[in-house]
Amino acid sequence: MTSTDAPHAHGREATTPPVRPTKQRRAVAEALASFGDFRSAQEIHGSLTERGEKVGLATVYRTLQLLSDSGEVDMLRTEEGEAIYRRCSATHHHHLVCRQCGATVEVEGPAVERWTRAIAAEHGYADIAHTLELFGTCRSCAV
Amino acid sequence: MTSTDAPHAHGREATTPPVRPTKQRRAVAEALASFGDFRSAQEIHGSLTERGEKVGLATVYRTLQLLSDSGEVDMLRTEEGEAIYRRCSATHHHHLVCRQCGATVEVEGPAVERWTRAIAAEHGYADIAHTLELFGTCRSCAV
DNA sequence: GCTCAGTTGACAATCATTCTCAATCGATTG
DNA sequence: CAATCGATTGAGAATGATTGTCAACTGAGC
Ligand SMILES: [Zn+2]
Ligand SMILES: [Zn+2]
Ligand SMILES: [Zn+2]
Ligand SMILES: [Zn+2]
Repeated sequence: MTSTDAPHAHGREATTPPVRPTKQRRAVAEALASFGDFRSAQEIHGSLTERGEKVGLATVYRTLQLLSDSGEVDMLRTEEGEAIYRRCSATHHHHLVCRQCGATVEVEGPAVERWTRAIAAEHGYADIAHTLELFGTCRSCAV
Repeated sequence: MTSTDAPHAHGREATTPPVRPTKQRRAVAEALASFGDFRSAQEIHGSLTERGEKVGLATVYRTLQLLSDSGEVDMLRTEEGEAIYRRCSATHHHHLVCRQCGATVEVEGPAVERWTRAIAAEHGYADIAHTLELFGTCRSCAV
């Protein structure tokens, strides 16, 4: 979704805290891998709890933050503003999401990416990022 | 919400609450008209309070909800998930927003709209809606 | 003026998300 | 294996936006 993130990470690179692969982090990552659609932090935490994986809610949030920052998962917001996460492919893409069942399709639009850059240039905006999501009703959820 | 709805839509009944133009609603609308960029409900409420307009925070939220539902104002969410509002033109458009100063440009992309419909059809999704926002750094905010 | 549904506002209640910080973990060295 | 020490965790408190509650208020129509 958001592309072309700020490339200039202002100074202070000396502090690069090692990210340890802990049991909890693995649990969250595996949970994400087991879903095909976007889930909220609360849902993921609930799912883990059900399976007997005891992971604190705060840890789930922290891990999702990490994964999201590193680009391993995509994060977007529901109409209500709640953050939801999904394990996605590495290439830049957008989403077509069923608002009934959540079924998600990754879509690409080279033309849209081009359009984005053109618009930005035309108005003199630099360091552009964009969000683009499609919501609809999938075939199996149609009346 | 949808309760005891008459099966036969004889005229209009349950869903036509008269919207009275009150002092408070006018105040919120005027505040929105005076801004050129997106503002949060809290900011708008603060702005009104400063000017001496005594409007309750809940009323600001309710009015923004009304205006947003009626399409008179656009609502989108910040990266942090906070809802922000802006008085926009009536035609369908998207936004190019400076992440520093909030300067907003309305942009149109017929090609993008076409692409949206094509993608939706291709995957059998109906009743499509889409969100598309561009964030960047405007010329005057550039280093 | 009188009525009554729409409206308001002070305040409580939700709810997602973040913060705090003592206890625990785990890679590493000896 | 044991000691070390910063990274990590989790229970609970705290935050902050948004919504719900409900008695008091407003105003258009009679
Ligand atoms: Zn994705
Ligand atoms: Zn569906
Ligand atoms: Zn707009
Ligand atoms: Zn700017």
